[in-house]
Amino acid sequence: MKPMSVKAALAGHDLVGQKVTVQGWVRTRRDSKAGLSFIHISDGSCQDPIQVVAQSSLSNYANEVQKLTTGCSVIAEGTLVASQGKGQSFEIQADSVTVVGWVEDPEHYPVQPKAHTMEYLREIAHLRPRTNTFGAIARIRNTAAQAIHRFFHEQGFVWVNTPIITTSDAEGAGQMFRVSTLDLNNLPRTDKGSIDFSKDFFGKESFLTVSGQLNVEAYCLALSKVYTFGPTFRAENSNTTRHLAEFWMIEPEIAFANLADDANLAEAFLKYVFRAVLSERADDLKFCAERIEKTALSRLEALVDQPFERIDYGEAIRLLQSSGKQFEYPIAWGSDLQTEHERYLTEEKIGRPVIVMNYPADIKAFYMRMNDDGKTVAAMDVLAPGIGEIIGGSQREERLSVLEDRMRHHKLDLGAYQWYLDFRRYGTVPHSGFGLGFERLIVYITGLGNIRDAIPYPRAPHLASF
RNA sequence: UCCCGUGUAGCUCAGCCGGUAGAGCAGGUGGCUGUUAACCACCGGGUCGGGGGUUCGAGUCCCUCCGCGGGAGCCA
Repeated sequence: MKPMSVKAALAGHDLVGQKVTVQGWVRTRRDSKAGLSFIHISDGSCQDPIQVVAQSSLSNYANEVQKLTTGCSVIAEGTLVASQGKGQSFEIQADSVTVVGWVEDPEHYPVQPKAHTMEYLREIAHLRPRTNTFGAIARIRNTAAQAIHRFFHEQGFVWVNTPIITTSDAEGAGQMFRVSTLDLNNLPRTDKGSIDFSKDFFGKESFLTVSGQLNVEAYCLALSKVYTFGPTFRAENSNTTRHLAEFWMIEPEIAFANLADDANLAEAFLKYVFRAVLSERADDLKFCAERIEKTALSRLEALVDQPFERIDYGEAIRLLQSSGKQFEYPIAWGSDLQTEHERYLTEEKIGRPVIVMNYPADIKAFYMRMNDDGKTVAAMDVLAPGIGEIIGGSQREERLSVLEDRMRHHKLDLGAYQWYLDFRRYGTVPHSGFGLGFERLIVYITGLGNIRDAIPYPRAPHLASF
């Protein structure tokens, strides 16, 4: 008989009375006083396991079924029936339970049917997807990723795969991982004694990308609406709940668009993804609300229906100064917003996502468009309650001479950026975009306390196991 | 990188003012008329993160290293 998913079996009112086959892994086994066993089987297709009722009349009842422990893989065949017990609507009255794989040494099987700490599960990243928590996270992550592609596709965006390896330490967005095939024990040297990178694989220094933005701008200024969605690397020694050394980033870029267009896109984008997760993964969000963070579900529901607040950076400063709050870091025009400031604005003062716009030029990147006041740039951050900055974006400087001045001011080597400046020489247009850390989005949706649980195999300083 | 905390059974933890270790869960055995993190009884299970020091004696106090967590900086 053709096996079906647990999800299909649990959903199938039409299947009652029919023979079904499910295959998966044992979550728990309980033996009843009546001489029968209840086996909860999960196959990852949904949050709930299905209950298989195994009678003692099964030929392998005593020598196999009663020895099943958490983690064993089984195939169960039987009749789908309305459950006689409470707690589930349907269950399978088993004709047979076939053990596919045993758990050796069950006492030491790392995933036990009990509440584990997230810290412990992080140490067994290869087994944690078997828990209901990481099953839920994996399904939510997939749903969010699919929704992101769907949102852009429906709006006519083109997904552009920007390079992982780059030879410009361009973006200046942080420390980069070096990519090299040189023999570290026998480095080639130039006459002056420095390392001779002309002997390296690419003939020059190369690194893992910290952002696809500069590359994707080229495609924006030809295809109008584009985005990246791929892995990104930062070699910073950040030990926080919000940083990874390897993460996935989404960077849309739109032509003929200013900062307001950018902010509108960011808001529509977030709401689309949240709605998709709400409708497609209601079971997992409910689980998140029960077991991870109480407001996981209600927060998303409230968010999709209310407009994001938009305020100017200057206004944000005034709000902070008049808050009456004692901040650890003093607030003044020209300083960047600290975590405590962001949290006050979005959590206390406004109580919902807020888009802060037009930051002082001195604290923002060289490619952001200079405003007419000559002091601020057309940059925006989307701040969300509970996590802080979730999106950072800007209108790009499209005027060649202004951009060159900004680059000189940032002491960048203009020679290395000629290809980037070409966009401003040949048919330049105003354009805008933003960057979103995918794992931060997952953290926000699920209510997770640590970004290392939002990606299957986290990479961070001193952490690259599995 | 800085600050704070933490490391005891397979897992989660308790262990007072220093006197060589306990519980729950998990596992094993037996019992129990459909269970929902089942229940009851019994059993096995520990170089108390590593090293050094103080002391008659260290899981406990001190130093140090390592791991982990939280916060900060930086950012997505």
